[in-house]
Amino acid sequence: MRLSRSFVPTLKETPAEAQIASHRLMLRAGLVRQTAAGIYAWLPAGLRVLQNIAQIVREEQDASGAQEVLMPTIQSADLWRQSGRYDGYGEEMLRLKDRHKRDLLYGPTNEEMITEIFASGVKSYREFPQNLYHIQWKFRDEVRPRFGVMRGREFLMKDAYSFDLDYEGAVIAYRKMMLAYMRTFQRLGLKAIPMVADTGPIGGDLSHEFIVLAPTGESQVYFEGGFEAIDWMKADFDNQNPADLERFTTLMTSMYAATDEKHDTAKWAEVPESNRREGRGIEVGHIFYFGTKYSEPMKLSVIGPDGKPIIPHMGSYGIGVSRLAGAIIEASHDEAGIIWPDSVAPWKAGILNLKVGDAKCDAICEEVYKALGGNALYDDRNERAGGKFADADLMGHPWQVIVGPRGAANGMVELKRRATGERVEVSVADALAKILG
RNA sequence: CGGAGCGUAGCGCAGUCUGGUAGCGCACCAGUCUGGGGGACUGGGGGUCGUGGGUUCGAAUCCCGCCGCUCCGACCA
Repeated sequence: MRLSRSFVPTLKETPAEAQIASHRLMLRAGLVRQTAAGIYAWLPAGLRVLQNIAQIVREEQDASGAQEVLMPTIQSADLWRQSGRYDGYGEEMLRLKDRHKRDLLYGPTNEEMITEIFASGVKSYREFPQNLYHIQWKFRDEVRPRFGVMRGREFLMKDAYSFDLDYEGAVIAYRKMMLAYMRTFQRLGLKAIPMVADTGPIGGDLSHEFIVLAPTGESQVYFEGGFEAIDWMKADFDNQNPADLERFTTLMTSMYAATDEKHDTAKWAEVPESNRREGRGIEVGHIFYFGTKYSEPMKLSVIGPDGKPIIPHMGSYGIGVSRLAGAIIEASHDEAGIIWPDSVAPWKAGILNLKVGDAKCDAICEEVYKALGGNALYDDRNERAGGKFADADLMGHPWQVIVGPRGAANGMVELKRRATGERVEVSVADALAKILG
């Protein structure tokens, strides 16, 4: 995109309502605008980020064998009355009435709905296991929304729901999803640690929160260094192989990890000192097994091989997609602005034309822009160099192609890596190779 | 939901206490000089001071109601 013709309204000053770094930077970099308390509009740059995050989540869900669907945001109250949650959910649920005075709600989650949909279509025990997910907007009427998109009322979430014939099957589904999460967060450029969460009435250890490490995180976390050492994209775990999943789980559960509420100082003391890590964390995902909590009341059952009905065991698996946009910034920014990981950046590169109107600068910028296409945001505004540098740093492009009259005269550009600040003078071809490679 | 605060130009703010022709910085528009980390100068445009009522000769300012937003606490992807 050409910045001169783009709606990317950057701000030099911070709006008064933004308190934390990610909120400030999202407003300043022109990613989002608040339209009501805890409700945000996503502008072109922000939408690209959101879509990049969602796409990575989608790819890893698909790779784990889950199938994408799309359920509505509006649900009927009757559905929730069947599970008994309509009255229990409380003020967090946004309740609506249609013109016929029928009770509706804006979905805060989709267990009831997916269970009913699955029940209406599944015919045989032979169709199991299955896992269905969608990436959809949710609404929870938080008493006190804050931290920008990190804790909005409306938020984009990936939620997956697994269906298995028995507990053993559900455990495999759970482990698959945990592995998918480790890969997902790594691809998003994050260090994420699974931590045992509240076990609930059905028990077991089948509930984990995924905490992303960020200096400004809400809670204190303690974990072993081993979590950081693993490259999940290379790690040899086949998600279709139960033995691999077992090995994976053993590895995960062998290492200590806890948030401050659950911190066990005795167990912590057993961790070798050199291996202890502490930090701040933001919850970005939650997975849990809940057995037949919904399948039973929603009347999901299939006939088993022995002719007897089976009530499937379920689990659900959430990732806060819109929250991640904020969390990534919390984990990756500096005084000047955002430092996007390559995988989620709205544009891989910013092209900075330091002297618009200079024939050589213009020609080189056009050449680079043509080669990078949609991967680049071309700052072709007739602005001063300083403003372009500041905006590029603020917007956080992983690469900056800086084209000024000095280098352009010799056909050279400067290539700056946002994350390290490193700048090198290179030919156009070399710059393109670096960015696209 | 308890406690606190704020609402004045696109953004950041002053003016409110003590009523008297609505201001500053940045941004924006035009022009000149500039031109590698938010430059200088000149000239402009932009406000029913959140909203409704009341007091007053006169209200951004005082009084009452309402709405919105933010912060702290209890709660959450």
